[in-house]
Amino acid sequence: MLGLLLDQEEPVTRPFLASACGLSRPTIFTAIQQLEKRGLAHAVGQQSGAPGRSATLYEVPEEAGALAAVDIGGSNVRVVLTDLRGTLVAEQHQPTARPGGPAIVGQATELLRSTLLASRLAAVPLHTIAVSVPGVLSHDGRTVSYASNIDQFEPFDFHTPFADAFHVPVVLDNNVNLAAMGERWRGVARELSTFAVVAVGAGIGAGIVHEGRVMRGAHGAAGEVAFLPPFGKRRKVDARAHDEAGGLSLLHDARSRPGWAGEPPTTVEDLFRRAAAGEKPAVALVEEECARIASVVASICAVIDPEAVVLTGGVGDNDRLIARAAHLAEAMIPFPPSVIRSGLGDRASVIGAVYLAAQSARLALMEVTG
Amino acid sequence: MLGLLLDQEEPVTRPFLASACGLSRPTIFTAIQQLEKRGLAHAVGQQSGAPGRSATLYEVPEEAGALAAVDIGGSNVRVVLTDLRGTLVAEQHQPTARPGGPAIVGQATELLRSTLLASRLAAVPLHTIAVSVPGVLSHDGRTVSYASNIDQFEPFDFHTPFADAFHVPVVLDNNVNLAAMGERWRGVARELSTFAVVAVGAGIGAGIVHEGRVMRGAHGAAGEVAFLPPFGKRRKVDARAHDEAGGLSLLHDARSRPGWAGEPPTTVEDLFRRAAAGEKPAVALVEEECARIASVVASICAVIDPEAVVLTGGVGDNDRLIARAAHLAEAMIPFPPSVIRSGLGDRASVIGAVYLAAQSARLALMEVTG
DNA sequence: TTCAATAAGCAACCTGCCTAACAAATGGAG
DNA sequence: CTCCATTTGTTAGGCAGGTTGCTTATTGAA
Repeated sequence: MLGLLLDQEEPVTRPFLASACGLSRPTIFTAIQQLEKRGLAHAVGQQSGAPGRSATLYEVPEEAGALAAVDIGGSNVRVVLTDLRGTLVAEQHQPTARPGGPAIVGQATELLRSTLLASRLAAVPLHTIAVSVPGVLSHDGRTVSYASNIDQFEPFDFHTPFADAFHVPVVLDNNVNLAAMGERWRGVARELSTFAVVAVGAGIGAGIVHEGRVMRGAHGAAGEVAFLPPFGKRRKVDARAHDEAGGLSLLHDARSRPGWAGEPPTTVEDLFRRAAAGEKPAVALVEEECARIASVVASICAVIDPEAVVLTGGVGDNDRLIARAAHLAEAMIPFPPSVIRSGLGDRASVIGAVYLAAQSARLALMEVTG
Repeated sequence: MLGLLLDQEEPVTRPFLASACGLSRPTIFTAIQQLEKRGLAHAVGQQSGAPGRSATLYEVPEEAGALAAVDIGGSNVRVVLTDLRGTLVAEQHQPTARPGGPAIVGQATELLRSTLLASRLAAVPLHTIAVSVPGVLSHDGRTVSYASNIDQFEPFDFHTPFADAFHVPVVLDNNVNLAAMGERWRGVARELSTFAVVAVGAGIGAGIVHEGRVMRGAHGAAGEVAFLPPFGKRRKVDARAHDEAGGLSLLHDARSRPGWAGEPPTTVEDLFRRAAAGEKPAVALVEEECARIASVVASICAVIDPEAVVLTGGVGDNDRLIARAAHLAEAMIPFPPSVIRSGLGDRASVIGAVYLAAQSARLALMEVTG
């Protein structure tokens, strides 16, 4: 019941809740009483218009609690604050500090603290912090390995610093997984239960959702599509593991090719611009990248047959690339996969972290209330 | 509670059931009363040995009901009869009749009827028939498409004939999916929650289980690994769709190669025998097949990172091939996938069908009892 | 033979939900 | 403006499914 109330963007009436969760009005009556007593529900007006007595509207008050989401990405650290329902209250981001985990976590806790203090949630109890991390999570959900794109090459505990700084429950997940959950919650995957988010940025990785649940895999390596056979030989999960189909190797390849009009491109934006302008090496390079991405998409489709594949990331966000990769993938798979562009862009992971925080806080609240 | 009782291979006591399902003894007491009244439980003795009063042992009596499982495969039609707990009572198989769905379904219903009549379950109510079918199931779970390896090229309703012949609930599923569930229930995947079964027979296909649930995919095409990019160009899902890495194309390739000592092999067994004997073209062909299978395994690992990949089927069952493919796959993926041989062999699909029948019957019984 | 330990069966009670009934608002028909 | 159909808010009582606590019946071992 509380769960349903937390899901509502607008205030709702008791009769609505009754029919929505299949309970009788008296049951909802007492449930709302309990929630009001705990400060988790709040009458905010009357609904009129229809014949009959007008119903009281209820919502979860902002003072009931705050949620924090932190995304530690390769290029930006993002913080989002919301109320318990996940409604955005404040958002901040900064370029990621270097090098390594300790510096970045310091930056992130600072940014979170300042955002919190400057917001109207400063005095409200913070229920949960969800952190989106760039690497593979250990089994206890605290330590992150292979976070090479923030220059953290050893396993690093991202949990303790946040827990120590704020003394609230902290939950972590991988940022591709969270991007997938973000797209499902507030993005283009809203109606989907089985889909993949393929992020092509510095490297390439996928977050896979099956029947609403993130696939993690036996080694936490589900979605590590950088290891698909078409990309060739054995590789260790190391600093350069993800690069073959990612932006870094794309630019590296660019430098080693002849025929540029002037300097080779140094950013993917530049590369795409020059490809659009028809510059030969750029066109060829982009076409090869499209083929690689199409191959990843086709492989995912052949194995799990998702309802859609969402492309995102610094490279994957490009509309022409998406269209071309989708076209090439269609030629490989008899049932045409639906390839779509991210709806949340580089905010997908924070939004997913908000969702994770909301889920986690909800579970904690459920232990007390219905 | 009933579910738990059905899962037990040996008779169990009420205190055991109480602690196993987290209920109090009085609750179990009344539940067992209900079940006894309906003929679904049965005292079969006393448990002694420990100090204290000896507990009564209960089990589901054989007369409570029968389950039937039918596997319609490319080479054999198999029938298994069990009691409600899934304990095997009778098993029969025959080479598959040709051509096409109607003939085979006639054969299967006949075989089921004769097996039933000859068994000691003849007078017991049949609760459910589960049918393992060689093709893609339609959304309503009745019609099967792409059943090319039984020479049924049009969609064909496998449900109605069984329902009409026996007047009991009939449930269908794809035979690779059921092989996966069979391996999980009674085979080598007993401890696993996320794994893939790769069947290499005439063609190649995979059944994928994620957290205990079969992945089906948006088009029912999850596990259609014949479409993985390394196998090349676009192909329609048609009569020859699955062949490139399967036994049929293997033998086809054999005929088109030079260097055989005498006739080229006409069966995969012969091919493997001659490869083991060191005959050059056979060795080369088997090595190529191992590489293809390794590539499939590696692709599955890169996308879903299963706890294990189970190999089965006329080609996939070969121990040397499994060892070699596992070795090649390990060279492609940084976290070594566990590649194992099927524990149930060509019976996996029927066993999986028994499991499906048991699940389905259980659901129906649950509607009546706890 | 006695006793500690355990199972079996019974009674009373608790919780979460329901239905039934009634009181309180409300918009619209007259 | 009044009345009424309609819908919400609230209370009371009941039922189902579980609980705990007690008594009685068996059992193995001291």
